[in-house]
Amino acid sequence: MLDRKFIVENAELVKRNCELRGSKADIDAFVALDIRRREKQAELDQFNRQANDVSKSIGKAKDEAEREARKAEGRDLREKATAAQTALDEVSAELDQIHRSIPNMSHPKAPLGADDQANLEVRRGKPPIPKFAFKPQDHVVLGEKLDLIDFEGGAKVAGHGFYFLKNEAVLLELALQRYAVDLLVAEGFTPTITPDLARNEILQGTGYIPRGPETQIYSIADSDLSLVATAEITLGGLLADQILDAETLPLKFCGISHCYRTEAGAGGRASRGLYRVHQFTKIEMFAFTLPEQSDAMLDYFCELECRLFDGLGIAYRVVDTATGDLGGPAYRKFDLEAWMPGRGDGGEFGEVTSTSNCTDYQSRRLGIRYRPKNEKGTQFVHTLNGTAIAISRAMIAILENYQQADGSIAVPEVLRKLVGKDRIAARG
RNA sequence: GGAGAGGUGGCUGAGUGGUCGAAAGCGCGGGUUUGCUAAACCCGUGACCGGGUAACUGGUCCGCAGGUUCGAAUCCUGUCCUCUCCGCCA
Repeated sequence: MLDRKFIVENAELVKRNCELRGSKADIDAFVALDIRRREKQAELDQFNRQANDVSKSIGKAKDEAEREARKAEGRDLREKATAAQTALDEVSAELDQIHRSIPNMSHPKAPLGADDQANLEVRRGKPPIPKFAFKPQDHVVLGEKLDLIDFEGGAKVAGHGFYFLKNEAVLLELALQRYAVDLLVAEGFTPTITPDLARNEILQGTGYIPRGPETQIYSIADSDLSLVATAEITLGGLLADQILDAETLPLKFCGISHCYRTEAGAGGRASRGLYRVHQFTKIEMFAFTLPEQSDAMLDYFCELECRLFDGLGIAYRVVDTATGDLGGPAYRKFDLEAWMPGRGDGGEFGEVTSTSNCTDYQSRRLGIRYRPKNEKGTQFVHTLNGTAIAISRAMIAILENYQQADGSIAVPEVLRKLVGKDRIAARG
């Protein structure tokens, strides 16, 4: 959420930002409601003060008759206060509904545009796009031939969009986890394995909508829990309602979790195989920072993602996400898109990581603040999240980029020790 | 699943109807003392929503939601959460 005062005082700015983001939030209505809210608040305060004064005066009443008269007066004032409170609650609820729908402000350098067409390529990774002396297969074919991924089994057990990883694919997943966590621990991140479920309140705090027709979230029946779509949710929630010491910031966590997504409405093309699935494992980076640290932290997260994919030897490009494609909480977002030789016709880039600076948008709702040094009061921290490795998509990139003419798949250098072998042999 | 205990400020923790936004300690900020640091001592120090240029000032908040009362951290009901013990279980 944006700061209420900021919205009111910068209504035009916020309105323009909503347009850039394709948000229909009604800022004019918000401003008008905020004035009403303040009026109702003043009214309520007035009644409460009068009622309190009456209560305090009762001890000094000189006889029973006066006591009773005062009591009646007090009762009357409390009733009025209750009515004012009800009116205030109604206005607040209306205000809150608009408030939630207002997206974060956008970084001045974020590309302007309505959708991903306007995303801007800002950099290429070190590894070159590989050339094949044969026609490269896509990971679905490779996974089946080498008995690495069982989509049929997944469908039988849990439905379309689920899968079994088998044989070396399992070792690959574990190796990728370890590879990412090793780097992050060396970089000072606190490693965690987070819950795969979270309270809906926490989902909402991080900007996810647990229920509703377009939700991406699986919710657990008869409870207020949902399966998490990313460890961003659990890591953001970890420090909810806390006031932190400024000196302890920035705090960097990495979280391993499974990620569950309903992918409601997601269409068939370009989402074959492991690309768009209902469950996958992800190593996520998360940081809580001082406001002045968050821009640099975003660059740092992006750089770490680049190092991970440079290390894997997979070609990629870095994309600066356009305003219309940012999603609610993000102030700025960089995606890494890895080269996937089996994708489309002759290979395509496909998104493998995403890192966002959410500034104070999440922390305001989650109540994560810090006490500035030499200043009164508290301020909201900034939160950032970034994918270190999303296993399923990294797996696609590895299988497709490292396939060999003889049908085997080479294991990327950095993973060989962790996998325990140099190549995944062709079968049959 | 069964039984019990508890949720109070940045933290620990007192408080069972008005004088309580709340003792005390810790932490934090300022000061005195002091080669430096530390210690000691003194003073200050909750959050949120308003009003005022400001000094200052009104209101709300003791898990949450209701109820009783002129008045609730305190009494009543419901609810959520946490902890301990027992059972079950990887």
